[in-house]
Amino acid sequence: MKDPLTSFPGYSLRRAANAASAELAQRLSVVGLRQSDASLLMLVEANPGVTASALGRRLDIQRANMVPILKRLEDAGLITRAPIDGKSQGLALTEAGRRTLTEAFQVIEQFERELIERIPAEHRAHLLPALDAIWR
Amino acid sequence: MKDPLTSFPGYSLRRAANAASAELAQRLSVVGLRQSDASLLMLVEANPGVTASALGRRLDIQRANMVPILKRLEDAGLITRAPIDGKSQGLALTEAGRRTLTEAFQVIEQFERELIERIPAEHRAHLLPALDAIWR
DNA sequence: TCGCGAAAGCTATGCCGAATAGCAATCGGC
DNA sequence: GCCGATTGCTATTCGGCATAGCTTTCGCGA
Repeated sequence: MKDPLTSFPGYSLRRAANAASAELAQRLSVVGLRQSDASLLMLVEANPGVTASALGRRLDIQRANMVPILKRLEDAGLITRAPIDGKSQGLALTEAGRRTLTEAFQVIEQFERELIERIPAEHRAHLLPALDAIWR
Repeated sequence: MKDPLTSFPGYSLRRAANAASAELAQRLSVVGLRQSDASLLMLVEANPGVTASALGRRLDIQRANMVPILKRLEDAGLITRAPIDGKSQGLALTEAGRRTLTEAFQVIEQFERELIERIPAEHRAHLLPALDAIWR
């Protein structure tokens, strides 16, 4: 079957991201996290006391869409919210949050390793800079 | 703000795909198509008489999810379905479908050109093979 | 200092892609 | 000729993402 799509980088980009995303989502589900959860936990760990909207800006997640994510993480006992002033609140990991993040981190690093290994050696080093040039 | 995410190719892959996808979707909307519509039209043009399930297999779209896409394209007068036998039907572009696809093709090619141009020259040639290695 | 625009957090809602489960009709190889 | 595989479909759900609008609070400039 003829397939004119395969010559479009944009199409391959979408397909590759979907494939990788599905794979990672499945692996992360065994520690009870979604991808957005994991990325958010990482940023909170690296920046204790950060606010929800600062996180949203960095991750390009709208404030409105942060709400259910944070609620889920708080309900799961992984993060705490402490008022900074009347309108902002600082986020931090709980002990359970740190433990869960450690597990998630191992899953993710393993995943990333395998992802890289699938790429022929001569192309490997170019992937990250090329991708970053697209969205940054 | 510290950001441990930026060193993960998987994360950049997701972000780059999202950014590109949003951009293309917006451009395609001016010709009244979604990305899935456009990719499907291209495959139908290259393979007249192809069946819905064969298309789905190639595009990794489940049979169930093909239904609304095909219905939309048929309602818009872009494709026709002709029974092959009692259970299969062959798809083909209408005249309007060919015209619309031509417009879409120009949009897509322009988009792909700009996408490539954003990547530093020394990385360009490596992107497509690297991406293909991930999902194929 | 006080007034007002900006920012923070939130609700409600909808769209799109994708997945699952299940069904009826048909095809095709043994 | 029979039975498993295939096709097309309905119905439903979920996750990611977007928009519109609300209330409260902050903080800067007149």
